[in-house]
Amino acid sequence: MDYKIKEIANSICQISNHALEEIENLLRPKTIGKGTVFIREGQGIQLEYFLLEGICKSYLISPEGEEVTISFFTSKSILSPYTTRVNNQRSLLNFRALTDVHLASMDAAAFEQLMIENLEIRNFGNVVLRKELALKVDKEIGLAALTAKERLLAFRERYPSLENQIPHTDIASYLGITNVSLSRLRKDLSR
Amino acid sequence: MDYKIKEIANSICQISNHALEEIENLLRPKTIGKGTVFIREGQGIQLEYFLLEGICKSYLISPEGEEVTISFFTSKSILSPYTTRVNNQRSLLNFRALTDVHLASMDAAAFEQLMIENLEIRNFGNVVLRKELALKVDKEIGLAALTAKERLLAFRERYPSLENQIPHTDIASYLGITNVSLSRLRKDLSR
DNA sequence: CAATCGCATTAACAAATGATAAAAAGGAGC
DNA sequence: GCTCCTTTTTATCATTTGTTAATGCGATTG
Repeated sequence: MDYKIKEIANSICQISNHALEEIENLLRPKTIGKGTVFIREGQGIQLEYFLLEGICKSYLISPEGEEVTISFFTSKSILSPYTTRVNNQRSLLNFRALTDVHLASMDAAAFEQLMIENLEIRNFGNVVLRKELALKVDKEIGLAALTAKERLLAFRERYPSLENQIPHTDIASYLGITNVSLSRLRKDLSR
Repeated sequence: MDYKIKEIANSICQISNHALEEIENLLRPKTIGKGTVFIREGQGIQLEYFLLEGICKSYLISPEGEEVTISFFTSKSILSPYTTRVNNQRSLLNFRALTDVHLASMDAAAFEQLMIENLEIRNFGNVVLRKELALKVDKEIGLAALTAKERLLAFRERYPSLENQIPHTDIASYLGITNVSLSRLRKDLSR
């Protein structure tokens, strides 16, 4: 199937071709247009996703009704499955395509069964989960202990070039500031 | 064994006495004095913990060398195992007892094996994990979208009475503000 | 009881961030 | 190229939060 799947999987951890094939057998490609919300909070879902091409964000609606960006996903990554499928298969988050997006989806229950049967795939799933948690802890400490300027610099390190590809409003809410403040910081850092 | 284990487990999800016994067979009680750090970042660990009595926090050291509180744990809860054991059994976080603490620990590998063998226990483990993630998402949106005052109010809802039992410095770093700001907010809210 | 230690509170000032509105800059479609 | 529409930047002012340092206060201890 798609060579990109192998690339994504190996960016997570080493995995044999055999195990990879088992995963690939479950995958179905899917294309989604820019701006589309393809997972909704509270929605019953039973799919896991590989992001082959494009950019997405996960987000929640704040008490004030604004979209708060939780994470960004760039080409060749995995759309954090456990965060997505928490609570009896109901998603905790919304996902929106920020560009045209090419996905490969698979049935979550079938993948879970694979994890039980196959030690290698179980390990793979666990590593995905652990990396996701590590990112969350990083973001948490960033929001709690760094200034907005430092958070912007950290964002640029982690997502080089994203700043020029997506609306700044989305980045600002990821950083926990307003888009006006983001604009100020950008100006400040450019001198 | 300890009736508290049953109480903790059932606060997570319904679980049969049989499955509970399998878990209890793995448990070993342990007492820890106030102030002790009993899990260290980067430390190799292979234990999961039930918190029977007392209060703990998980934390990280910020770039400036300060302790940043990530989570609080109060009596009768589970010390988020996956966050703890991420990265090949190395802990991502430090844990400190904020009062004298009574724990029950179990071997993580043995528990993982139980999860594979027993559907009920697997489900239990997954629910623990999902609840933990849901909390992280909640905290994330709080830090990104709420004011410090709103975060303090949310903290009070979630941890009633904790404000009078532990140092305010720990609470302030959990909220992402300084202890001076916390004191100001407390005064402001008391009028 | 006095001295001391650890926190919490206050105060005063500086810096960062938010809110609102207006201006400028880009992009999409015609 | 022009128009319309959205996004970004700028400007102004209000508010919040940080920093530093002093003060208060309770618990512990000698």
